[in-house]
Amino acid sequence: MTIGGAGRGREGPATLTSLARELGVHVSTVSRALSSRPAGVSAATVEVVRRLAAERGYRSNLAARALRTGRSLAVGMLVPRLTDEVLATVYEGVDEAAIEAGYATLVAHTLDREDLRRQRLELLLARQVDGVVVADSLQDSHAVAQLEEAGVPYVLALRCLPGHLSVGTDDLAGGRLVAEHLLAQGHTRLGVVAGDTRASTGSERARGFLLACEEAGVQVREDVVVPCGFDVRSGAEAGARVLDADPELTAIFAASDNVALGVVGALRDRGRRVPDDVSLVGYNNLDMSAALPVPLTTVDSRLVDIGRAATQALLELVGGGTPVSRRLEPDLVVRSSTRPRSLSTTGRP
Amino acid sequence: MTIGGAGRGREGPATLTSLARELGVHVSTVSRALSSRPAGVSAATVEVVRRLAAERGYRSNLAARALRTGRSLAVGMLVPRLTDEVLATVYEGVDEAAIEAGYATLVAHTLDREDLRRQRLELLLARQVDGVVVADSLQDSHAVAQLEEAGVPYVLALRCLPGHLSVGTDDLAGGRLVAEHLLAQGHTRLGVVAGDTRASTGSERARGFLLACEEAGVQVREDVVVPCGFDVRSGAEAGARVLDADPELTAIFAASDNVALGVVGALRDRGRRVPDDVSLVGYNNLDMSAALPVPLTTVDSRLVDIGRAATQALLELVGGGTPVSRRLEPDLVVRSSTRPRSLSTTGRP
DNA sequence: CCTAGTAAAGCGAACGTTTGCGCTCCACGT
DNA sequence: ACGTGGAGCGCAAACGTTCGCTTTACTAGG
Repeated sequence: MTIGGAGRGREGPATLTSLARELGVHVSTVSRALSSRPAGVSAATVEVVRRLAAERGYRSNLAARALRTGRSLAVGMLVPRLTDEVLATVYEGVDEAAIEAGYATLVAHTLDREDLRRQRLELLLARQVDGVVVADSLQDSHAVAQLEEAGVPYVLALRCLPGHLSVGTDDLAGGRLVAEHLLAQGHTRLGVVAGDTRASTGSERARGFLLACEEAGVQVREDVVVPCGFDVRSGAEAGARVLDADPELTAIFAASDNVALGVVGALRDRGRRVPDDVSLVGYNNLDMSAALPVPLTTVDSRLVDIGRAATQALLELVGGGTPVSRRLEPDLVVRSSTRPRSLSTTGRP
Repeated sequence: MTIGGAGRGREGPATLTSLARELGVHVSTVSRALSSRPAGVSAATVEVVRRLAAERGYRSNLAARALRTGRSLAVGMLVPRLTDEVLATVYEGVDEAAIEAGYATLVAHTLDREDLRRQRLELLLARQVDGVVVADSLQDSHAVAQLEEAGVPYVLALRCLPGHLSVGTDDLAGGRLVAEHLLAQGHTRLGVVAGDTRASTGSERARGFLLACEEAGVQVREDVVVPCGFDVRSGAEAGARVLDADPELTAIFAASDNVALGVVGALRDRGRRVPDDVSLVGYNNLDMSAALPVPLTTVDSRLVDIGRAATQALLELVGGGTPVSRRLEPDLVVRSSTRPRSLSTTGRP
């Protein structure tokens, strides 16, 4: 019960005021001394203030700062779910960039449901996030309208919509890369499990692939281009349809690594093996893909970079700048799931 | 440029003060009327205040509230990474429970690095989170000490440590379930890819499995119990070691679905198939596992429930209660990757 | 020596909320 | 008729920061 005994170690956490009292200076001086670029305060004072702050374990009270400045130093991220490795990877980039800039990330997961999307976005706004990274579906751009109305800056990640600031990879180019790789290996009977073609990601990848095939004079039948979701199960189903439509094909492009995993199952059910009988290419280069039984050839869509770039653009916008949309270049990652046509149906090398 | 024109729709977002001004009552009255359980204010006033608040789209300023009450209405979650589906699933539960209680979740990912763990936890504390769910490794319980020192309530999720509030599943029982299942199917040559045995999760699962085997009089050689990480790659390596140690075994228990996926690869490399040649059981029941080429028999470790329960316990603690540690009961989920010994090496049913 | 100029530090208000306290007023019991 | 009590509401302080403005002190230039 020695309250206020020694005099220095009051009670509770250190605050600007407590530091000022202890040093016999005004609180505003302490505030300035502790700011990132001190102005109007001598170097000596800065030194002594910072020393004491460190000693007392001072931590700026973000709530007070937010109240005073009107900026929460937090960004929101709108996302269907984080159990999807694609989104989790983007989140990783978002959070990294946010932290580097002194921001925190608040995730709102919507499970792709419109009611939740509305509600969760509302929660973000109540926390006065300074901006929002939108990595959710854009079927109904209601969320975007809500953001516009609230006057909160936002940037689209992964998907893109004309007229909005967005960051993604060039999915058209990515689809091309895959086609060129398979064509170079001599494959001519090609199938596509196209992912969700209502999302720009899915449709662009398929389009790039088909465009490159057409240019090379290789025809791809319409019935071996099947859309689906972005999960394993729907990949398996769509893969089955593709294989049943043309049992002779020697290579398949799946618009996502998860989908590719499903296709592996469909192939297996039909007694066909990767890559011995059929070459398979995925998309996204998830961690999982390199570690699969048969390491997957895939396209690195630079998900972490997307997250980083989106957040950087967002923060530039928050700071009053005028960032521009960016389209990152994808990279082909060749692994064991693809093999030249000539080597197919032979034993292992 | 019609600033302050109409008189009602001032500028900027609605605040308690602006509502009070418009209604001609005191701001404290508005505050009380809007509180979850209004006291000291007439029902009529509550009604009229809430109506206007809704109309003006009033949102409580969380920063101001946090400053005043000293509670941020946010909980932190300490986690290695969210690209790990296990952790992402737990997070889902945490966030659900947090939102239900009016809280937000702040994720701090540590990548299993001690320096980051320290730094990210520091960031959480600077944001004055009211409590922290610790789902990170406990090798070095430095984070816990840091929390103790800061006086911030915490609860351990997934892993457990004697003397600390924790929520997890009964991994010992889970391991038993697996053993009983395989033994009931007549398997007697068993291997274990044990995951990270430095974590309670890994060691307990293996221990439960071996205990049940012992009780059934089935001996498991030491060299077919191999520890590893919790990722696909190390699962493949450890799986290879197990298989090389005893090529005759007919069933393998992998302490995680990801590890099981790695084991599938190791089996495949040796020309053995699941479940025709070898039965395989995983752990955690990830979404992925049901959708694999061969749907995986696994143990549902109720990850979402763990997240929910951990958060509920944490909030009870924050509210001054004295919650107790909980151990949830795991469930065996039988799918196609296990098959009675007698049916092995025969064709499909 | 006086004045202008500048750097350093103090002053105080403001951000939006919550909450203990005090005031007013009406209904009730004796 | 007079105190009692409680319901309803106003008052004002406080939470920890930031920042425009003012004051002080010191230096340099004429």
